[in-house]
Amino acid sequence: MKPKADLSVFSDFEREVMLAVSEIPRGRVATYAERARAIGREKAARAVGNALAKNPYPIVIPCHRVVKADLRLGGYSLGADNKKKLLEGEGVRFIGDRVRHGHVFKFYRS
DNA sequence: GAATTGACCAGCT
DNA sequence: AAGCTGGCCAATT
Repeated sequence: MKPKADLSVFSDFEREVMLAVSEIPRGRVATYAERARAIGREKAARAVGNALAKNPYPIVIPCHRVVKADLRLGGYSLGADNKKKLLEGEGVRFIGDRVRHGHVFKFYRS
């Protein structure tokens, strides 16, 4: 079975980030800070963003589903406009430049 | 090994 | 409400 993505190029931290991000279901979004908590790195929100900035598989690993704590978009390697379209394409709605709260995902690993 | 860099954040004003 | 500030953290230089 061929893996969906070759994770060997990542550091341990980066790999954790990619995996945590892969858990966000279609049509929902999580924040950088919340994903940081999800991997046990409460204060590493910024580092999470940096890791995602290097994501070589922007669709396979759905980093477009990660937004800022205030629910504004945040960055995207392929352009913030594109990020918004991808999200709208999966049903995520916006109120002004913010994602509707109903779409925020929370998940804590046991 | 220090300094720099960034897709961040909370708390202030 | 919008902008600053200082803090944080991992990768890179």
